[in-house]
Amino acid sequence: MTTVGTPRIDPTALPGRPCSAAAALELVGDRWSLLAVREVMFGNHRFSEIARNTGAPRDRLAARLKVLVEAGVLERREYQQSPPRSDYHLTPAGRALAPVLEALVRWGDEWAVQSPPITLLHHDHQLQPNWTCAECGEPVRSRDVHRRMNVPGWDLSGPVPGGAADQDRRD
Amino acid sequence: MTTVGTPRIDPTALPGRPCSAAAALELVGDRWSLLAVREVMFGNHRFSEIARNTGAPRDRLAARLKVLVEAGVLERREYQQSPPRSDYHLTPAGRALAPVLEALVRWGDEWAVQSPPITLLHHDHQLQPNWTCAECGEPVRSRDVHRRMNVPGWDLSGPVPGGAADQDRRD
DNA sequence: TATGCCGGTTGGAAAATCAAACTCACGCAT
DNA sequence: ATGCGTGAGTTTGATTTTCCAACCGGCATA
Repeated sequence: MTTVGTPRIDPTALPGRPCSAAAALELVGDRWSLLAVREVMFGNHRFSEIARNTGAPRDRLAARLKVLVEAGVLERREYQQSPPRSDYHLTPAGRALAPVLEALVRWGDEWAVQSPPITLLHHDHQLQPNWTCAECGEPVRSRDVHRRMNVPGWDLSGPVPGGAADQDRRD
Repeated sequence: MTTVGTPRIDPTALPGRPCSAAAALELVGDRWSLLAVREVMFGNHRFSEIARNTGAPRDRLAARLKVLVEAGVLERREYQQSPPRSDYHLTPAGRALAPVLEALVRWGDEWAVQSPPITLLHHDHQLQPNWTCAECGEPVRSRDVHRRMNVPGWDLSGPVPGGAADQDRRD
């Protein structure tokens, strides 16, 4: 059995700014994918459970699960052979989505709903996540965060006129 | 001038499990919204800049910006009156999306692209974010995180048979 | 034989998306 | 005054995606 690494996206092939967020959204940024991952994280591994608990149409869900498996986010396991039945489990890449979902939940709790439908518990108390910088130990405040673009032809304000990303337009 | 709070979604009205992540995705979970927010965070406030740097079709972008403004994520400002010209700025709710985008970037960096197109800097070193629990100070490991559903009729495995969320199906 | 469960697939209608062209109000140069 | 460029969208018509409901196939149970 060959272990297939997650296929990689070339972010410069995406429309707009080359950015890992755009690449990530290309894989999990549709209406149902993250909710499907959420269900698997909650321990609901079977197609019907995921369909019921996300509300996704079955055909869409089947299509997205296929993409997520190809993307290396989920693993499909046959749990019986006759009739053939599969369920879905998180890969390391899938487990790594936990912070994304958690950030989303926290934003939703604060800005999208009246009261949190789900409470996150750490050990036996309520989870109050804190971003710190492992390098310097300080809490991360957004005004201390800066960005640098590593792609020739782009800077933070967009494509640089005459730069590499602009080459197909010069003549 | 009345300050309009962000309108709230009733998560039990959404398809599937009532969950803040689903509510959040209802607002910012389409193909272009988070990328538009990213651009505004990067300091690109104008329609044309956002359109160019996200790659979004102009009509879609116009529609999404409208939704984001109504949702209280962005603020639209007239920066001149004649001809009328507006640009877009982050509200507190918009700024609060930073952790979501950051989590997405970090996931994309690790699992979706070969090499990070954008580097996040904290002060003058590379940002290495760490989740800790403000309550107990420990780093957050996913096996220490548990969830509790607060909505009657639901638990982690789905709608509870006979429970409140199931009432429209009993007869 | 009939019924239900499970993991999907199929068909057709409805909705969302797209790229490109267009609008409208201006400022500026010719 | 004529034309040109800018900026923030809107319109258009074709394409693509999504949705819902029904269906399928293999098996277990009654």
